[in-house]
Amino acid sequence: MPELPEVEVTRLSFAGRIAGATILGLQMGKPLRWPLGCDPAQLLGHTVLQVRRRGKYLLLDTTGGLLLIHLGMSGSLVFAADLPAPGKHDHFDMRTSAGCLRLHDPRRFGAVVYAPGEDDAGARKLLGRLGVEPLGPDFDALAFHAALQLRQTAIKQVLLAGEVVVGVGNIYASEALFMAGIRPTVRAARLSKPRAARLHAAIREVLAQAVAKGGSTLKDFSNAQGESGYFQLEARVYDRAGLPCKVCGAPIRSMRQGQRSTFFCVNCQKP
DNA sequence: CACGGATCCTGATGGC
DNA sequence: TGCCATCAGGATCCGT
Repeated sequence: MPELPEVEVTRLSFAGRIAGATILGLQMGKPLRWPLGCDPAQLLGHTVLQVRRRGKYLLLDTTGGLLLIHLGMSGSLVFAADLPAPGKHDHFDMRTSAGCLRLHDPRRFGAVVYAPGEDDAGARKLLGRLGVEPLGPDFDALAFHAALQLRQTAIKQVLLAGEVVVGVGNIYASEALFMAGIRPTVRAARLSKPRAARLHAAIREVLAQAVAKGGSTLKDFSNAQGESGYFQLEARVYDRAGLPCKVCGAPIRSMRQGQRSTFFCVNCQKP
């Protein structure tokens, strides 16, 4: 999926334009990860108030309730005045007075879920266990270290789980661990305070940089204006197996952790 | 209950 | 219009 930066860039690319718009039509395509959870007709006539983000979820606040949008692995949003008829991978279309919002998601791991409000059980089920926002004021190095002390799993898998800190996906997890000089296999609980602090800083840096650059290391990412990622953020380790480390020259290694690829430098990242 | 693995789905890629 | 195996940005659910 789009990781936090891609979701945030998507949000920024249409939040201002859709705010204040009236919902005129809502159409679902093939089933997504979860059902919408309401009759689409019940949202008609309501107004979109704002678009927020929590982790990798986008939250559309409307006068008729909340729409939670997740892009899964392959999802992207488009928001435009006019859109062609939905294609085979367009599974959510919302027509508004300001334009049409469309979710394109070939793999359909994404979702659009309705909830009356953020405190509703349905919303809490999706958002309730999420960790702290890495770019927000609550992401604190000492608290981060303390939370890691409770986890016996490899640090990379703790990052991906999103229960300590949200938004770090498979690419940025490898990148942040490289920047912090930490081997992805280290048990989270074994990280010292200084190392946890370095990782804390690396996560903020890599995510903030990606947002600032408008997007992405992702090959096929595009924001809701249809602009594609700029490839400005060159990965230091992700997808570079066998290539020389940009710092020390040693070949980057790859391994599997929890069915996901991990990339690291055996020289620069200490166990 | 914490952890590891299987699982959802489609498309791209590379080996044969 | 070749076929098959493998892999891909996520995260939930289930068994141990």
